[in-house]
Amino acid sequence: MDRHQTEKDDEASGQGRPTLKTLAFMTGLGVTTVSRALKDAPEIGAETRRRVQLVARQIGYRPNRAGVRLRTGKTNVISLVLNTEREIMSFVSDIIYGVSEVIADTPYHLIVTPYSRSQDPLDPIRYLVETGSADGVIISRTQPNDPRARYLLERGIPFATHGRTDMGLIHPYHDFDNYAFATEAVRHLTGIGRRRLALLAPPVELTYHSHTLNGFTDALSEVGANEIPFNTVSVDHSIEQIRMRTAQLMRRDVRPDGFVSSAAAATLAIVAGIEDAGLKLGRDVDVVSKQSSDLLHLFRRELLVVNENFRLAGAELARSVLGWIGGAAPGSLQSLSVPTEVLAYRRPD
Amino acid sequence: MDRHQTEKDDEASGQGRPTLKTLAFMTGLGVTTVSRALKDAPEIGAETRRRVQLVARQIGYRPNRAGVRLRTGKTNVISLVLNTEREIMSFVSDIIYGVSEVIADTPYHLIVTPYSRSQDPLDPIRYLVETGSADGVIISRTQPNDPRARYLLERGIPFATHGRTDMGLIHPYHDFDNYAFATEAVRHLTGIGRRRLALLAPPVELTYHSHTLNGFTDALSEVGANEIPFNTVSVDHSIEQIRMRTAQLMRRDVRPDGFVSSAAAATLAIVAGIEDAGLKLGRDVDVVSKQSSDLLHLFRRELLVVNENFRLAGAELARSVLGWIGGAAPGSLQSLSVPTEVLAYRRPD
DNA sequence: GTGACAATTTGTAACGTTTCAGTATATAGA
DNA sequence: TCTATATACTGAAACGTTACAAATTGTCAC
Repeated sequence: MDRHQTEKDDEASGQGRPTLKTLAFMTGLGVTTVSRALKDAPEIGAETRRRVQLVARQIGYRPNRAGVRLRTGKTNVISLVLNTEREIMSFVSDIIYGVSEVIADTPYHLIVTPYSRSQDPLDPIRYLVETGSADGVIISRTQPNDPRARYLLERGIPFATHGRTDMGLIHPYHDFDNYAFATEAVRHLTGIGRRRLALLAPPVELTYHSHTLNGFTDALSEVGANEIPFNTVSVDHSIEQIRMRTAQLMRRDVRPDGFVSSAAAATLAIVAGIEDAGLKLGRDVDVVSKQSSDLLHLFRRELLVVNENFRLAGAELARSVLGWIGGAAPGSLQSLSVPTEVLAYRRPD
Repeated sequence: MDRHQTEKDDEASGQGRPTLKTLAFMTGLGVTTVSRALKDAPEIGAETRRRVQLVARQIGYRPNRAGVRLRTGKTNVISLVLNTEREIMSFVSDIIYGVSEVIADTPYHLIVTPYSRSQDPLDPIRYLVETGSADGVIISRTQPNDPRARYLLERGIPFATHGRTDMGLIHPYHDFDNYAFATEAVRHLTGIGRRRLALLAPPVELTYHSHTLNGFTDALSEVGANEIPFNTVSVDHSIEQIRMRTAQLMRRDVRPDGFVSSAAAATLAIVAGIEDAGLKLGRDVDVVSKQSSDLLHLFRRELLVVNENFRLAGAELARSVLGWIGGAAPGSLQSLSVPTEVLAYRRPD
């Protein structure tokens, strides 16, 4: 009965990671006081607060994530949900870096939650929510009527979408202004004398399909040029498919003299198709393409490009999610990125 | 004294996520029994085991990660450590997908831990170890004498490296056989009559620099061809730099008639530089390049390519780390990926 | 019927954190 | 001097899990 209570608490100075108990032992305070002192709670004396924080910094105290998570439910995790087959390559790496940049000096970790073609896109979201694995979610490939956004809104889980929805519901998003991209592309092409334009659009199910298509057709009627239908393929199709369809199209009597392409990889295929048909880029046809890294001008100098910055998108999305978690109004966390002008090749200095 | 102990445990049937307590309540067993029944402990009766597992499946029980992690220290997390400035773009996305594929039906989550140019590469590793944030780590950009590998070995943290080290220490790795790549490339180039070859190598500090270089020079002396030094740039340099240096090189009296390039993006720059100097690919010079996605042949049909599969690398690395965590010998978790042969353009069917 | 033994099952404590409901001390008001 | 009130601090309980030590039950030999 003598040594009994004493022993168990004592060795708080042990060599393992410091915990609140360690700090309590070192400062001579109670665990509760230390906990509150570290988060600037009001009822802690100014000197005590400073003292605790000093010691904590000195010994490199870091709150145990599992402890916090178990007690509070807060995971300090943001999940990026990605389709393992269909995402644009540079999108994945750039968006991850953008997110990382923003969460770098926060306690947040980034987890990547993949889903494959065969799965319901709602599956990974359900998993995250049911297991409480993240405080916030970032989703891509957003649809006008997006079940994932609806689901997350219903459960009150903070999230942000890359691309907008169209359900009359308010949530954070970041989007590239694809309407503006398409109109600018059409204006540029007609400005250099092209009259019969084809659009390689995003997949129909995604919201930015109609944004792009509307910009394209609105600008066409504005300038009085013609659309050559090219909707048997989208940027989601394989390089080979796009190449083949392009070649078929270019062998017709009425063929486009201008293309607008929503993705860089697809543009490579379009150009290949054009050349398969024996035509020449810049002479017989011009192509305006979005790109996210600066490679298209190395590919063919005749290409016309508009840049989309995915790293920025990642940063904005992360900021939005953190903002929502922090209590900001979802409606105030929406942003739209304005396209650069259409850029022709410039010789390096 | 009558209702006192009773109340607190009772409402285990509540609507929140089911826990062991919920299962215990439903089966009429103790929490401990349920816990052990779920992990097939030997001292649980066969029928009890089945009953518990059935109920658990029915109500969709999932162990609380925070609870497990707090109690056992097991995080069920694999961390992929990436340099946010220098990684190859397709590497990031493919390796993530490769890892995801392998951990998909395990309880593991993948977290991405980034570090930037300015940081010591050891920083993120230290962070992971000190905070106990992961059960296993995957690192890239491996060096012959890699402080990260050494550090992790010292602490006994399971990890796998993309690329080998050369410290006389044993650890899991996955590597592409860059020696074989370089020798094959040289043999192919000399086979089509090229005699003066230049190598665009990986950065000197990485292990695969010397693998590549050795393969290159060994094959050169084997076939009796000459090296044109080109070591002012590496694949880590900017597109503009490589392009400029290539153009300079190609304007010299003694210029290469063949290139071996260790990365696809760099190859675009090499070709641009060749063309800047007024020379023609396939006629004046041939280029053999590694690529990780099938785009180089769209770029220039004259290019000769060797494929490196990063998705496979990700999968192998994940398998290695999980293997080590599962108790396998580190030395048994090493793999080398054999290059494809050198591939010329093939017209699509 | 008793004791020994194996086969099952169980309560308690602990991981590190935060919240709740306090206690102790000082300060002020009467 | 006493009660009220604010200030500063504190122990106990809980989140969900697993390890430990112990308890309960049944079986069998004697």
